[in-house]
Amino acid sequence: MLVLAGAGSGKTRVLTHRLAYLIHRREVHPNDILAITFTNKAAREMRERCEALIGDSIRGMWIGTFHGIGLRILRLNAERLGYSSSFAIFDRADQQRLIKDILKEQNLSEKQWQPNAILDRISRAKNDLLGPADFKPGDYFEQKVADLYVDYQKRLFEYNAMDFDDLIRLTTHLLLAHPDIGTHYAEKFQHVLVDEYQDTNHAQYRLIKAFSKIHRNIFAVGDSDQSIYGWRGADIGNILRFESDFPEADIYKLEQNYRSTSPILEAAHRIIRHNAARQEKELWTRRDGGDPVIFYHAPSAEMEARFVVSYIEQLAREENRPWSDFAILYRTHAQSRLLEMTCHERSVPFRILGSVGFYDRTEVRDALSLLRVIANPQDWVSVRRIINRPKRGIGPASLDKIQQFAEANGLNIHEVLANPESVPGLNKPQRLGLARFGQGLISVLQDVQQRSPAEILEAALDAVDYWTYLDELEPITSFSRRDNLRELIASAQQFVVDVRRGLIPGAEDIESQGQGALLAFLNGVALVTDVDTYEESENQVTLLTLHSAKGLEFPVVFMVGLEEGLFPHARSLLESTALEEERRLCYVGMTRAEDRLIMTSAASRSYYGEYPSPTVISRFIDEIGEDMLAELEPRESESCLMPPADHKLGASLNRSAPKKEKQKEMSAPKVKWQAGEKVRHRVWGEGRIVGCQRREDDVELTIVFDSEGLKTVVADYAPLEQVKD
DNA sequence: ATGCCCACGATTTTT
DNA sequence: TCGTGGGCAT
Repeated sequence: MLVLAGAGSGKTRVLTHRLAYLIHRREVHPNDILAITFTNKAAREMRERCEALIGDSIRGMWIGTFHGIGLRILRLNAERLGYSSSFAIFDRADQQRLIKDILKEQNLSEKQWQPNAILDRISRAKNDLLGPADFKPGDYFEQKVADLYVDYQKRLFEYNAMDFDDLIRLTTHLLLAHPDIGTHYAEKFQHVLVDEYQDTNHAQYRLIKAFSKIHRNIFAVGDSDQSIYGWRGADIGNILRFESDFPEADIYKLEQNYRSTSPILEAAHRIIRHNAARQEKELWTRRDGGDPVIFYHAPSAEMEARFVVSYIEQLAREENRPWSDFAILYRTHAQSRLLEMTCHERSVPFRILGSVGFYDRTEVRDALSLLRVIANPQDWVSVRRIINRPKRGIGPASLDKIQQFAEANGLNIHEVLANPESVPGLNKPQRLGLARFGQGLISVLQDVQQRSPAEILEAALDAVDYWTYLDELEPITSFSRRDNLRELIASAQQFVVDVRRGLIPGAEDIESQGQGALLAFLNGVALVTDVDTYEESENQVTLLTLHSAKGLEFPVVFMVGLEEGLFPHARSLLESTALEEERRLCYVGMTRAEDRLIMTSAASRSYYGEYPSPTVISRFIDEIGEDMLAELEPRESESCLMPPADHKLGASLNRSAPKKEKQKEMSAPKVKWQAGEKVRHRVWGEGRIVGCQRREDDVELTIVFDSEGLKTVVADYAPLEQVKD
């Protein structure tokens, strides 16, 4: 069954009621039901709401993210793939470390072979279920990637580690290549429910098929208009093809929206209908007669931020709204800085979702590396990270010696540390340093089985003198790092409590101490994100990217930076599929709003501390159309302050502000070229100016060429001519 | 091995 | 603007 569930149409409700129905009415055992979501938050919410319906009877049900479910199955069957069940999970930072080490060994420069580009390509291959042996390189770049992929995967295996994509890919492989295991799970799972089906990639699609091979009960819920993870390998085709994929399936559409007022829905629909690849549906609501969608074009990015924050203050005051009613959505994290500063100035309480996450902080990563070395002695990425903190005189050269010695003799780090003097070629300070580290760690290892994750963490930090290391830092840094480490310890304590209460899916059978508990804790940490920890209850304005806003809703939503090149993002301008994804992103953002939606742009904005340059208002604003937008005029004296108070019916608003003329005013007349103009370059052909940057004595133009993509040229020298638009 | 300075380049979104 | 990698002195 496929349920095409429009934004705000109650898909979580459908899913939870279906689960409750299966267990309660159809008497399916919860153990035999698999429900897959994309975020832990969604999984938690589904579990809670289902519990509210049928109480304890959901115990044992498989609810989790793709990665979480994959992990759980892989832990149980790791040996069948040649891994040990204590394998580590490598996040992007670990992956980068690993690929950089490989590049270094092969004397390849990171400039020429950018680690992120390589990892992206490997990730795409994995999402297509292509292993190192199956990967067929197309161009020169991919030939190198193919080589690196082989080494990268070999190294992961040696380190007993998997990256995020492996959690899906290897699970699928496990089920397909080992018929006994595949049949076991396919027999077991009588019902497979999938949330956000439009965001599945090929590997996930195959995994779902493998799970449901025998009972053939797939219940997929999704919305092709909300597919925003194409860049991460999600294949919108999965949902578009559902009918032909499963000819015996029933399809339902949910088109009533229970969230937003009708102006918001209509504006959103005007955007999304510009897309070609979609399953037609039109949302309707009983919430007629809401406030019009507001558009405000600020003179500058600073003014835009001030407008947003003062508008929030005004609405909070006039409509007696708590801060938590408001969300500010932006395309890129970089945009959060200005808004953050402005909130700060005005003492408006806020929180930023998803920037530098808790688990990305140096000290937290250090501490987790320590635990990972304890849990999985083959994880050399973690060994290399932690072994010299605090300084023990063991730099890169010594590290290589130690690791080479270990590899040559088939030893893991625990075994090396038991006998540190056996490592050849080290000088005295290095030998002493290694021995010191070894003594500390081994003392912790001895009673891992009798200790909880929190106790192990505390003991380990003590044993390797980590606190001393913090002492050497600036007092302020040192203080906040201690704070964070205490928080990490507290979260480890909380983890044990959660396990006991059965709140950690797949960890019901885990003890509260020892190696198993430690691994479970590390797993949990590896898969959580900032959005997962978001709590509605805190009374703060929420700042977040459009992507992380998916699945959330707010009474008042601000979408900022509606400018060509920013949103839609410059990298999407060349490809129509990418542009359509931007459009869906816009749709997702708009449909987060319950009562009020305010969209803004700035006439000038600076990137990376450069001089501000003029911008072009986003095409999305045009697509909504002036008749649907209440446009606020910036007022000279107080443009940074309040919008008109009586905007309710849009009566006092300039509803058809002459945008195009305004743009002309913005760029200084002495500049020959303007952003937005169509031009022809003698070599690169036709393109459109998207940025115009004044330097000391020249003008730099950023141009998207039809054939060449994004280029930057100096206006005085570039062979450019104007083209009629 | 370590620490400091300088130049450089990148900035989309994240389970 | 910021983080980082390379070069160089200690």
